[in-house]
Amino acid sequence: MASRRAIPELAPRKRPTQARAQRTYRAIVEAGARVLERHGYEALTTNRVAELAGVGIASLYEYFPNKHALTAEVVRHVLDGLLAELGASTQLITGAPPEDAMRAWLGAMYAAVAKRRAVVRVIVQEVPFLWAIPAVDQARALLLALARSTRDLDARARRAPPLSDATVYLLATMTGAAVLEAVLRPPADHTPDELITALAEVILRATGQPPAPRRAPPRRGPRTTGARRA
Amino acid sequence: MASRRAIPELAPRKRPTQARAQRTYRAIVEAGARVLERHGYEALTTNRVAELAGVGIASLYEYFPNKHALTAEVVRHVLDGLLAELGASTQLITGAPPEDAMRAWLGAMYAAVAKRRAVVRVIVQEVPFLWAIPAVDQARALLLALARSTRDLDARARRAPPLSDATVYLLATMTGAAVLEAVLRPPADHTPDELITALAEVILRATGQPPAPRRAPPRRGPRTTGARRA
DNA sequence: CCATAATCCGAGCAAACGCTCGGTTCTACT
DNA sequence: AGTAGAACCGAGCGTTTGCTCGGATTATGG
Repeated sequence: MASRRAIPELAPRKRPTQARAQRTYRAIVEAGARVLERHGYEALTTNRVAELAGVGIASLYEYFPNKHALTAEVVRHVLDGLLAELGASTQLITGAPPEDAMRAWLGAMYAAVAKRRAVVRVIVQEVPFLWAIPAVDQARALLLALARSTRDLDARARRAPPLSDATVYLLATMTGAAVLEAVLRPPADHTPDELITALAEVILRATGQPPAPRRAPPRRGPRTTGARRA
Repeated sequence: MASRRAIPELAPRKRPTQARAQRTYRAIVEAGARVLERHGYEALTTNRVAELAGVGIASLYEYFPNKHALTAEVVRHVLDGLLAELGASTQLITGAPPEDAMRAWLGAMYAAVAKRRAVVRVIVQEVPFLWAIPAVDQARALLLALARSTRDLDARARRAPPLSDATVYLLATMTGAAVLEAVLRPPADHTPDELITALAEVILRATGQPPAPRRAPPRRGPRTTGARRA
């Protein structure tokens, strides 16, 4: 029982109070995100981030005790933006018929992730201690809670027995993974819209919804994504 | 358009021909896997791997042009073991009734990944250039092809129209993700068996199978996993 | 048996890394 | 205006990294 992996300190050292300091702080975090997005986690060195942010290296260490804390804050920042956008989209679809709502929600999720494609890719595939960052767990818990409450509302509306917690957990997890996969490694032979439609269908069928006889021909689909191949 | 991320050289420098050299080669790759498993990607330094393998650092560079190529080979090695085990399990379930077959297959998948939990975790979450490794793409393609052929067989047997390619792609992707998730971040409030059962149910329902009225009480479930919490 | 090639080796180089030090500059408040 | 403390700064330290060099050792096959 010799060497286990050490858990790094992830909390910021101190919060900026003056306006000038807040600008510095933001500049550092945003520079971090840019480096992550453009050059990957291995290139995320403290010197490089400070230089890109236009601040001295020592200023960076005023606010972050070490590189890991900086990384954690960058991740939190990106995640915040993503959840905010997702939350705004959620407002717009409450009350729609379930089938359209599902497609719209998935489309919003896809769009939000796609807009941050590069940085999200690096975060989920390269940051070694991603699951030790509190914000990540919180985001997961939030989405799971949302899924559960949707399940409850839906079950009550349809007067059907609700799905088990395990099933909801699975569906939420799988949906997130599918969207991530579709964005990060888009399969050559399916368009995003096709994938989202298929995904909505799978989820609805898995939750016991009627298989929904093919809907009317697309009168120009709701633009959820940019076009792929021409 | 200045600095893009360089694609590292991933192929081994040369293959060992003599028996002694083959032992050295294996020792290096296995030591790499051990370091990855026990200490993560950041600790995977060439000097450390060579030392653990019991060979000189220069011997390592006889066979691998750089650190990335070594990593790629380690990943290939682990993946090989996993696929081999999975292939063996597949033999055992051909011909079983579809519901049992699905559960058995998922159980086998879970068990194979769970056995390599630590190293798999590091590989999927930390190796920065994972998707540039040919073996990874090959493994994905293989599993997808398997899913497609199963779909075809099943559709013919049930005289039902086959699922679309997009749907099969989604189901295969999501299933893989769900198993990985269940192993790497096991939710506190669901046992693995519970998850596998729920997963099988979701897949069967999504593929249009009858919802299967609750089966007989478990006469001792096929042991697919170790027990969780006492 | 001997020449040729294959294999093995570790000291150490150049570069890059995370982070500290000792101090200057700016801001808030009396 | 004066001062305490918040904010900022870059040279450079100690360490670690990936990798090379020049040569020693071992196997092959004629």
